[in-house]
Amino acid sequence: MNARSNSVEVMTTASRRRIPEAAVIRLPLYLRILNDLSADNCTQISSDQLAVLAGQNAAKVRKDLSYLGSYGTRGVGYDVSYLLYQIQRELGLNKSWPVVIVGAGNLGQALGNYGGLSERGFVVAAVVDSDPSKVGSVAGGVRVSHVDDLPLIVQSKGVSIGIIAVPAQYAQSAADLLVRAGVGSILNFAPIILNLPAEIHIRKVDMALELQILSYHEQCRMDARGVAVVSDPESVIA
Amino acid sequence: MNARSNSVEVMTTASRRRIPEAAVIRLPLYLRILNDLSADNCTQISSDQLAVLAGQNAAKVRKDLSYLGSYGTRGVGYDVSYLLYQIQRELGLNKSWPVVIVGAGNLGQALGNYGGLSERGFVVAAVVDSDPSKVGSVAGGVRVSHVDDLPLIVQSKGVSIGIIAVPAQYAQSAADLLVRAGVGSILNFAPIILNLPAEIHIRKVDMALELQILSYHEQCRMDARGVAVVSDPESVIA
DNA sequence: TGGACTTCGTGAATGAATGCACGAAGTAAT
DNA sequence: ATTACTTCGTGCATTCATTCACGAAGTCCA
Repeated sequence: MNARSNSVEVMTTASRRRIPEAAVIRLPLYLRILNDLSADNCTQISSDQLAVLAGQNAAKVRKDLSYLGSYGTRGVGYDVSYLLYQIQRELGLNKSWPVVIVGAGNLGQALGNYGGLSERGFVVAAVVDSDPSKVGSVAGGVRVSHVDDLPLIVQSKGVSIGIIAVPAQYAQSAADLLVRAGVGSILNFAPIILNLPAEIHIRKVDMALELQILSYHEQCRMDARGVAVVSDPESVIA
Repeated sequence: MNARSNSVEVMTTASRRRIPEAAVIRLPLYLRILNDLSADNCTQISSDQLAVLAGQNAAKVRKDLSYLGSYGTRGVGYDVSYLLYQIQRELGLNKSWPVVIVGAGNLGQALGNYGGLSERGFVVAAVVDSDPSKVGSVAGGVRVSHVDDLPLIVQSKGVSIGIIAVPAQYAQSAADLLVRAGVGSILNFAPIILNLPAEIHIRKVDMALELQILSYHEQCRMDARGVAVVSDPESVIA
């Protein structure tokens, strides 16, 4: 208890240390696992067990968690709900983040209706589209607004995260609109690289790209099985 | 031309060198950009230009491409269509990969209907579901089959990539079924860590997770703006 | 109380990825 | 042909990430 209070003290007085990006990416993963554990009334967990559940190495788990502070108890492990709280706090998930979805097509609607969002600290503040015929319909429990209202919505609701769910050819202008409206982070579902100011944080989701990565590995597997291929037409001709 | 033939010769005779995973992940990105360029009748591109389009550093682009062989021309750049061909070949995309989608719910149907798949070298061999009431309906131009037929489908159509689009609680058993049926790679949309043999390649897509990563960065931004927070309840009490 | 045991936290070693900087190899134009 | 210029390919240094390995700090039980 003493040690714990001490390190908390350090955390709040000293400015927040920067966490390596690789670790940041794993924190939501731990969070989800801890949530599940908590739902199962599990109160304690060791770095070893957590590592298994997360598909990681125990030392890595401990190091990742140590960036948050010293919240474990030697000889025992981590208190699930306390750790849960600390990770949530570090990720900024002790509040609910309003997000705005640009694009009310199939994808935009599916995202809006996805229940997992609200469970994980996000709320769809608005869905916007440029097509007037879509404005007024309902997606994700939210009436679709016109894209022209984006600045107003972002300002009034304090939105800082935007989700792009429009076809590739409109994605860049959607992104520009979001940035101009004042959004600081973007999650991009369109298969295109967005050109944005460096201070904007951006993550992308692209299924085709993921499949192509898998395709490479399957290809390697086939090559390894000795399926010799002469795959270059020029070398055949030559 | 001489040098080129030479390196191709080396490529096909020597066994394929292993490409670092970080580079593999970027190759599909270059591929997409080159495809767009090709559609715009652009025939040549320098590593510099490609780097800008991909949001990367030019040296990194050159190094990534060098893993495929020496396909550039000094003083000129890369031939778009030749490079396109080589990346496709390396990723195993000169053939079309049959994939099977497990889960015919909202997500499964959306994925099945997603046009980008066929354009990028994949074809939906089947959509399966365990719910008999869904069997027989059509998703993604494919009639939904019962999950019991999975082994048969995988074997007969030579499927090696499976996509999991079922709710989290069924994802592990869906994965087990896929593996038992003979699939070698899995793309997982369920928000859960799958426990699978090491030889199975797996990638995951999880929107909530991505948003939480962004949330962290927004949180940092707010902290940096000097919003001092006492966020630990115990330290307040103490 | 003390000794055996567990598990964290972290310094140090290893390994992977990135970016620089420069030689090599080409073009273009005089 | 020679010179000026462009751009690739890659060795090397650096930075970032992972893993090891061990001391510190706790529990548990006789």
